[in-house]
Amino acid sequence: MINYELYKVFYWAAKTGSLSMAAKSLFITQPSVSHAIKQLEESFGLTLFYRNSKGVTLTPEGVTLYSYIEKSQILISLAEEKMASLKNLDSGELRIGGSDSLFKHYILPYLESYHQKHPSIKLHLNHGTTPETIAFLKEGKIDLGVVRLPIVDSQIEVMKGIELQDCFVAGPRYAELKGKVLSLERLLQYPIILFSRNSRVRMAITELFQSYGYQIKPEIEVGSVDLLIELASKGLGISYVTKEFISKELEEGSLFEIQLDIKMPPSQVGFMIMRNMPLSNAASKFIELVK
Amino acid sequence: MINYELYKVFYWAAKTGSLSMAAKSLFITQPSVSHAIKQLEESFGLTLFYRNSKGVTLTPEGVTLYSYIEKSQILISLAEEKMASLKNLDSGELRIGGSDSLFKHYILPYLESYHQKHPSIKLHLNHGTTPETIAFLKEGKIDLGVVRLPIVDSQIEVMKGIELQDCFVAGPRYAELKGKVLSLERLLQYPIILFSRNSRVRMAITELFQSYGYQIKPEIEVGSVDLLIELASKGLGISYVTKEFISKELEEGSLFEIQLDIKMPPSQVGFMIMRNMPLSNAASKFIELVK
DNA sequence: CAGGAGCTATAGACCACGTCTATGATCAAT
DNA sequence: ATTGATCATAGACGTGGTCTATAGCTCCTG
Repeated sequence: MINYELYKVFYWAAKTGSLSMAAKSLFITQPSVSHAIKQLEESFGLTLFYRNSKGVTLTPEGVTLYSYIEKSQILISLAEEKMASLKNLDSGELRIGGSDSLFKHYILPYLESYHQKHPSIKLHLNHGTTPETIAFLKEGKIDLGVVRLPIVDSQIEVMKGIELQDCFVAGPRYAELKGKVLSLERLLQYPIILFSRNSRVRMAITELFQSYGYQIKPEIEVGSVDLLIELASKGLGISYVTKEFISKELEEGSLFEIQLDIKMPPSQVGFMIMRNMPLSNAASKFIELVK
Repeated sequence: MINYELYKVFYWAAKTGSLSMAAKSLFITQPSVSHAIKQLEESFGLTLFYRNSKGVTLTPEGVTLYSYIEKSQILISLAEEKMASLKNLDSGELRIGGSDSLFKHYILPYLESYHQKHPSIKLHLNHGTTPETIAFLKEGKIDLGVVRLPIVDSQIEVMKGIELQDCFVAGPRYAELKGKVLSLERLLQYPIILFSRNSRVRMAITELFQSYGYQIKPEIEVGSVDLLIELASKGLGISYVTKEFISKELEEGSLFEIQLDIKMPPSQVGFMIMRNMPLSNAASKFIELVK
């Protein structure tokens, strides 16, 4: 089997028309080039170059070989350039999975500064539920996921992010509740608006109420955090939302938090990556940024 | 600079999805493959494969690299196949320069058996005068030339072929000359048909006559040997032709040789190739055949 | 025409590096 | 648990690629 290094030497010898020039380009000596070409010629049993005192020119057989090798070498050069650009993030892509609300309220600022630093990296945000995001991660369709913890999966490695505090909020329509401390029983007398059934937040609040012996059944069920906020502020009920996501509404008074007589456990947000799988360069730089 | 051998290893590892399989394909051991891949990854600063207990799969960066390297390696394989076919004459071409009459009467039988042995070799016959043929040879447009000797050119190497005997012939119209021995003076009283002015044969006969103090001026001048024969047998004059080329006509009596009182010098035919220039495989095999 | 400046080829020495063997670590399947 | 895959690692070995030195050649030039 022919050593492919020889083709590199052949390429430069043919391209420059001189073994000496090829040697300089390749940072080796002229006898090495001479030797390499000889090896190629011997392994083919064909003469590839005419030698004269001015340099070398290709024989017809050499021309034929060159027509293939030139393309091959150019492809390799392109590959090396591409690898370099992937390395220094002049190209590549970053694929993140998770919920739209976490994208919007948690990682958006990181995405912005990441994009500013590496404008050529294509960003893919892959919206989905936590199980879907885990599945995408395992299938290699995303580099990392942003979800609510805990995640228990031996194949997945989790890095903790911020803590979020969920709470019940209402709009001016229920102003009478402002400042009061409600029991769960009392709360359940009001129309409740919850996020859709398959979300982690929904499951968590359902379990919490069950642990106190209550069952929480929403009047309204929606699939978007924005809608939760919108409906609560319009007075259609009491929404269960993440406090950090409604800081604007709390400030301008279009929503207020309803105090309960129990402590709402905080929920931890985290990043998921595959355990024992190398991260893409783009993804590991993003995680560095977040840390 | 990256050793291109590593791309060969990468190609097989990616193609087979297993370092062990790649090792088998490359007739090396698995640790060597492992080492090679590691080198590639380190020189790019990127991870190219996910490793697991079933084998390896490409990372996104690895997929990108593979998209280039695969094409590159396929081109090299094609090149190697092509070189092999050039070597064993399953492809290639043989370009011969010279005169049509030598093609037809001298090398045709060699060409036939050569073509039978190597049917895939494309044959190019490049008709031209001797100086043209020499020029083609120097320009690399033909591999070898078939011409009348002598050729004096330091760049050209000559191999002697057969000797030919030129002579004057006439058809039945001049039957009275059959068996007689003519002087040059007597011959010149008849209409002479000669080959065109720029041919070697023409120059030779002109010089010969001059050396005896005569000037030979043809009534008819043609550019084809066939026409020389045709016109002589139809009785339009006395043609100067190569005896070996008209054996059929001499036998069937449509032409007869005119005896002269001087000895016509034989003319030597030979092959020309460039000195100190390697022959193409196709050409050297042809010369072997002729010898 | 001698001398110089290119070029490539050859010879022989040397040592880096690619390959090997042996073994470890991990995982999956039996 | 055991077996049999996989890839990774360590360290030894030896080949082969690279080097220096030099020869041979052609072309150019004063």
